[in-house]
Amino acid sequence: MHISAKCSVAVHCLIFIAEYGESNKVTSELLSRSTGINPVTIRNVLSALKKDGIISIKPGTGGAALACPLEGVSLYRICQAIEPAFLSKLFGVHPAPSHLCPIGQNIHQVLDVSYQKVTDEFSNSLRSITLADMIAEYHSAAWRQSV
Amino acid sequence: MHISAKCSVAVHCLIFIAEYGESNKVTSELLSRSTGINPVTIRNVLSALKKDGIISIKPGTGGAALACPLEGVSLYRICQAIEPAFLSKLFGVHPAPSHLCPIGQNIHQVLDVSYQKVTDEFSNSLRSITLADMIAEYHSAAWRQSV
DNA sequence: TCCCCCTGTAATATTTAAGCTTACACCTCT
DNA sequence: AGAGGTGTAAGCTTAAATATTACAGGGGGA
Repeated sequence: MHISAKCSVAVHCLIFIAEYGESNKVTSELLSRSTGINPVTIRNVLSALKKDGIISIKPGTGGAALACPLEGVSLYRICQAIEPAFLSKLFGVHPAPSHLCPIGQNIHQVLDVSYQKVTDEFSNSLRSITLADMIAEYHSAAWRQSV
Repeated sequence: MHISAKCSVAVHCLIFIAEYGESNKVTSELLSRSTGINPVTIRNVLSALKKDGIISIKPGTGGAALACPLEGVSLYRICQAIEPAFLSKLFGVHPAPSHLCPIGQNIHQVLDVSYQKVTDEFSNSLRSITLADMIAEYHSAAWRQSV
């Protein structure tokens, strides 16, 4: 499995909004051009972020703004907002092992225990990275690029 | 994304081989019935495990056996054997951000830093779980089931 | 020795999920 | 009232995963 590219797009949009949201009206059309992703998908992403309270969108006239301190927005929260079931999709499991075989009867149980441990640690990793960190990294990347 | 169900199938097969491999000839056909996965996919999985030295397969006549102590086979090693690039597929990234936009120019760099940190920790989690652990869990699940 | 059972692997089809496109109702400010 | 946004549904396209079919080749028992 892999975690949908929409999460990367969401991060892109959030950095964009953080950088330009105050001075410009950030619309889905604009973000579409910056990300290379079509505007409907952008709207779906923004809509999910809005439902989670990460951003607000001005009704009618349009334009997105952060609704939350940067430190409060972790990668975990972003992934969760975009794709609520992302953790349970991390590991694929074969759906129909034989119920006649002792191993087939118990394999899901066995995998659940191991995968649960891994996904717990994974979600902690995601929680430890915030939008504030990523924006700091963006500034340092942009600076390195400029010299 | 998500990690292919073939890894779960590989674990299933390995437990099967560990439990029954000494007393029976474990063929792809048998594993196919136990897992509910078609025999060609099973053969591809076993073939990958063999290339990694986790199991051996008797040429000609068939039958798989472990070729490695249980503690030496981590989830990480299994995933790696089945799907060498699994870590780099963990997070999807939008492929064509605008090179005209400062954020588009740097977003891949920014995401790489964060995602690298998370995937490193993720792979450590996978390394910490071995086939020995999972077989122990299988025995306790099978025992709970039987009482 | 010959035949049967098994593996290895290629080619093709099927299925499923992700993302794209089009379309349109609705909101708000001018 | 109209211009410019958002919200969201329906159907299409594409890409990835898995299944199916097919067949060459190895080894051991009859």
